[in-house]
Amino acid sequence: MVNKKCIIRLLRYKNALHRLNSLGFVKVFSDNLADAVGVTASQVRKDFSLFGICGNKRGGYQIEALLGKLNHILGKNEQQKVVIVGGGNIGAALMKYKGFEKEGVKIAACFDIDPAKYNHKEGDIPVLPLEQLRDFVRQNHIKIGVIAVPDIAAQQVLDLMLAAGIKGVLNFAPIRLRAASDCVINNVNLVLELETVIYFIINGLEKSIAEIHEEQKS
Amino acid sequence: MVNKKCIIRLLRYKNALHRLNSLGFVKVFSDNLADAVGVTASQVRKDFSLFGICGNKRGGYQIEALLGKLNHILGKNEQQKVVIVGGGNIGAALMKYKGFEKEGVKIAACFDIDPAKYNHKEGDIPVLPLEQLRDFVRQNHIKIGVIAVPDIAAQQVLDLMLAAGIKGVLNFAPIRLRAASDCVINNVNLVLELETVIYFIINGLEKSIAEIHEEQKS
DNA sequence: TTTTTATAGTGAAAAAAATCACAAAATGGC
DNA sequence: GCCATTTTGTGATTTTTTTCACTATAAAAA
Repeated sequence: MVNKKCIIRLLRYKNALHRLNSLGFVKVFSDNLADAVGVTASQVRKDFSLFGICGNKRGGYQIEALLGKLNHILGKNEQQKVVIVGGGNIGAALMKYKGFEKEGVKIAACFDIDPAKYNHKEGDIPVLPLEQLRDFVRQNHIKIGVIAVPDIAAQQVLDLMLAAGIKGVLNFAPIRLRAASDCVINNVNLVLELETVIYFIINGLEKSIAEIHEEQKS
Repeated sequence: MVNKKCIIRLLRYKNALHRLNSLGFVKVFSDNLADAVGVTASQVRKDFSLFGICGNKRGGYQIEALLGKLNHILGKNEQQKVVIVGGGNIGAALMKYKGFEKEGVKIAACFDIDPAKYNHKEGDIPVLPLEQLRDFVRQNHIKIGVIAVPDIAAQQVLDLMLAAGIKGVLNFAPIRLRAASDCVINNVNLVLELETVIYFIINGLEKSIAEIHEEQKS
């Protein structure tokens, strides 16, 4: 019923509200949020209406209350733990990237088959042998995984993840994964994203590059 | 008129065709491609029809001819050069990633403000001072740039890029960039992509996670 | 207190995207 | 060479998403 595009907008509203909040603002109007996120004010109100979020006629929305509701809907009230499989370029970049922690997403561990990548340094995110994935995921009740391995290994890694109990996957491998239907797979294909830009540059971009986002549930 | 979702499908058809081609196949039917990419056969035919691509009734499509047409439409016949600004986590990962070259995208150089990152090693992608961006982009007629800097610097980097003549940008900074309307900006927000998965896991994913892709032209 | 005004909430309308369904054409078998 | 079959190409239809437009309401002003 609610689709991914809508959730992404909600997440953006949340981010915009955070900024406004830390700037000391107390209330917003739908058109402020619309500007901040790049959509129409109607869209903002429709999205909120879909989730039963109400503001005050003429008074806008109280930022704190609104943040609370969005955080609740988006599951941002408790920290989410994720694991990464693949300690290569992308996996390593994700581990070093500070943006996840800021949003309450904790990278609990990374798994690889290459012993040279193993790491137990205090303070760092541990990089462990792939064989330990299953136990780690079960012991820590992890439901989300990131696939950052070469495409050739991706399906196999997904199968391991699902067997371990993971239910949602962010997949960076440029390949179509097959999985049971009670599992969510969100694909991010970096090359494709860049190629899309190239297309619009080559073929007169005077047209709007309309909406973007690809996904796949499974 | 044609939107990003459609272009992404075209790029996927192209990839699937490459695989089929290297497996020795000579022709495909719309439903083969549909399966490979995860859409319906009608969608495939509609997409092709939109670009004037014809097959043979009852005979399907000749893979080589089809690849040729898609490559032409997608600008894959000549190698595309891009620059990256930001040699941090994401920038470094992109430079090391082999996937771009495989698709005919050449990362010509990376720019940073941190002298510790500068690199002129033979064979590596050069990492140069940001001041050289303008001249480099002009001399090499580069039209595409990747923003891989912290969000605080992203708008400034975009302005530099546009001033240098760049027309299309892949932006990894989690911030809404403002730009003239003759420029294409494609945003990739890694945290958001992961948070989307988290939402669907938390809130009973029994529903399909519909289509995904966000974009913004500017 | 009454009036004015700004803004939320939402059903209706429009636009966009995907799917359907079927005619037209090409192939292979007989 | 004709018929049966398969698959394309596309107009029509359906579904989904977005925008419009108007009512209700709360706040401020008079």
